[in-house]
Amino acid sequence: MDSKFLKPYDHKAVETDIYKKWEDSGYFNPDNLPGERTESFSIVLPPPNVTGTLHLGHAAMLAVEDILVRFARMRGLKTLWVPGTDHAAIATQSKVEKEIQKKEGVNRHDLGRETFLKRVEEFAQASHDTIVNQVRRMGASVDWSREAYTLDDSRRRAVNEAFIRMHKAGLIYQGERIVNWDPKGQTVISDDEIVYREEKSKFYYFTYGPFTIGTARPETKFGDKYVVMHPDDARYAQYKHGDTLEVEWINGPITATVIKDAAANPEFGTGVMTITPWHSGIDFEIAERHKLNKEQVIDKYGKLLPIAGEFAGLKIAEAREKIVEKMREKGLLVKVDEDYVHNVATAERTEAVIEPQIMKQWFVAVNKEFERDSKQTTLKEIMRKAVESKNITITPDHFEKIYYHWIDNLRDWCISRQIWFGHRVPAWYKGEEIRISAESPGEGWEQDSDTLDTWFSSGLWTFSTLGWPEETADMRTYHPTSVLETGYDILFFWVARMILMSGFLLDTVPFQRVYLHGLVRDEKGRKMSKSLGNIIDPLDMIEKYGADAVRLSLIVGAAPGNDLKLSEDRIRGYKNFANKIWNIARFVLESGQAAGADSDATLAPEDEAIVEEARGAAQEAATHIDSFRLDLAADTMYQFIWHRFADAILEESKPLLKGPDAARAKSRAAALLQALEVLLKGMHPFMPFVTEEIWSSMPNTKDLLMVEAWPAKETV
RNA sequence: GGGCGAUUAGCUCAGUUGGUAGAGCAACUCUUUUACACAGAGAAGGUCACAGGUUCGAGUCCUGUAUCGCCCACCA
Repeated sequence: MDSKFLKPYDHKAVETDIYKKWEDSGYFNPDNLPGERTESFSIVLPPPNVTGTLHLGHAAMLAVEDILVRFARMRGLKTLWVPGTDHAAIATQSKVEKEIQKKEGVNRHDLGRETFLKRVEEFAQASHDTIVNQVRRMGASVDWSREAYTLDDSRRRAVNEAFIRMHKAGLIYQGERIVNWDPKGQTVISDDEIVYREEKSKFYYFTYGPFTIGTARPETKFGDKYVVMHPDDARYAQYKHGDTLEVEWINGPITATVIKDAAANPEFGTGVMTITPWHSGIDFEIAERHKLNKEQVIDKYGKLLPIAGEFAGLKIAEAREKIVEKMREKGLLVKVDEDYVHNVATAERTEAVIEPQIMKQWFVAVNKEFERDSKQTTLKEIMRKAVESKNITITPDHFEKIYYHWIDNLRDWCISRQIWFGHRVPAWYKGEEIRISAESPGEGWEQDSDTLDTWFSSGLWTFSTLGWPEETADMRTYHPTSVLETGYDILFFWVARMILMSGFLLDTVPFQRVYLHGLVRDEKGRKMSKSLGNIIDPLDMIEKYGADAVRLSLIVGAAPGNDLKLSEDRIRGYKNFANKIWNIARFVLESGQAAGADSDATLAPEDEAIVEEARGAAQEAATHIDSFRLDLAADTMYQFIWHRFADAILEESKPLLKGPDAARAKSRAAALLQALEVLLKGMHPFMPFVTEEIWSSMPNTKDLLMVEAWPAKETV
């Protein structure tokens, strides 16, 4: 027996070497896997953002996926796990810009597009290297030879091709529509990048001709020349749709037009409102329905335009009270409600208050009909049907309802951003002419300065990583992928977009199964965040307790879709378990040696029963993995190894092994060796390092444990 | 406002088609006996949030209530 077993298990001494052995073996690449493998199993790694380091959520994701991948590999499938990173356009750009601003006091415009982008890329590269190291430390068996980046050349081809095809089909269009403008980031953002913040502010009531109207934003009201009420509101029955009346307003008299629209809520305030189509989504829709004029009041820096008269040039915050004061002087202020609580839309990255604006942007039309298999359909319908038809199963299933709910409320997706870091929109301009093309159409053509929403490129991830638009062997073998595993928090951002992209471009689903894991929280159930100071760094935990322990602590007790409360105590518990397995191996190896037992010896029936029982545990674990209950699978193995195999079977075996009957002892010792082999295999996906390390000291092992066959029961 | 979850031992959670409640941590007692004290043996701990209902029987199914959490919408 190897003398290493005389000391407690030391993860630090083995983990790095083991990972190197795996990597050197080439088995992470399915092309090198031993044996005949026909059926394939593939996963793409949700690419971590190159904005810094990995957190425990990433660690949980890596643990789950590695379990699925190692299990599939051991079951003899052609198994591919593609790694990669995401350039995360706006997140990375704003992070770098903040850093430069803080350290050097300059912004991106001071540096210029080219220099600034270089700086972002340097940061992204450093971040990438950190991430890759962390992925290795977790033991993730990804195929590094296929590593991808959402902003590399290969992915750029895919992005351009996707854009061009969708544009050709009329599903990408340039339009003047109301969008979410971030005045601080100076870019448009999508609905999903908005965070609502509850705020208490003042709510003002003004006299508007014969009406009283309410608003929290007097600074937008200059151009309000439409007064809207519900068609069935009896109080205003005397006013007909289209009636005009002269009203005294902020900067003098204006002509107001009566509009009857069901969007006006009779219950709210006085039931009458004036509208500002340029700076409100709802108002924009009302204006569209009735073909009303729209006027811009606030510019993209948050300053009032000349329409505001004497207030022109003022910032929103300065203007508001001054306007109210003027209205008070004119006797048009009815009252002020001081405790108006409402939700304010802010930008996720910059925290600036969003100013809706009408702007020319690029959109993906989700409701537009197009022909597919000689039938009319829409992108929305494709997204819905992918799940309805069961071509995609979402686990846990209640997320399917949430998914449908989101799809039904989906509006056109604004994909252009006024930021620099990202894929340039493949549109070219020359005077009034516009062309869509990856390359410049020639002399005098200028490319659109906007970049694409980061989710446009990550939406292609399952197939852009496999070589699309080229018809590669990887595409044929590994797409659609088997499982997409990710946190439920990006179901809409990402999962839905992949279904859309794959559905349109390949006429297929991007994956057969979506497995959503929960969020990792601290022991009190709070989100981990810098401000709370409760962040647990996975690398620290790996240093202290080993990757195996960290992995198990993130798996056991985490039912699909449920948040996991993690404490260091739990991790320590699983480190103890790694040591337990270590000592089990020591005992079994020692006993085997003492009895002169061979692991492939023929066994007495009652000894064979022990091996069979171990196979039974592995089989039970397999059943749980098949139904994506990794928590139960890991627990099954844990319980069996510790409380059945160690506590009962080994204890019962002691007298036999030391007994007078040498043949009996030999058979039992051989059985324990065989059972241990089975248990190492069964535990390998969950705790790959310690099991592989022990495996290397087992008699009669030929190859790495990671490519051994999953133990099957002999009697069914 | 609309939707979705959760509520089981001190803590974190299992509990599969209804059949007298389980695990891991923590705490308690004993044990350093050659696999392991990163351990073993043992004991303790629960009106399964509450109220009804279905049933021979409910933690499990139905209805309602309460508390907590999340998602969507954003009412000028």
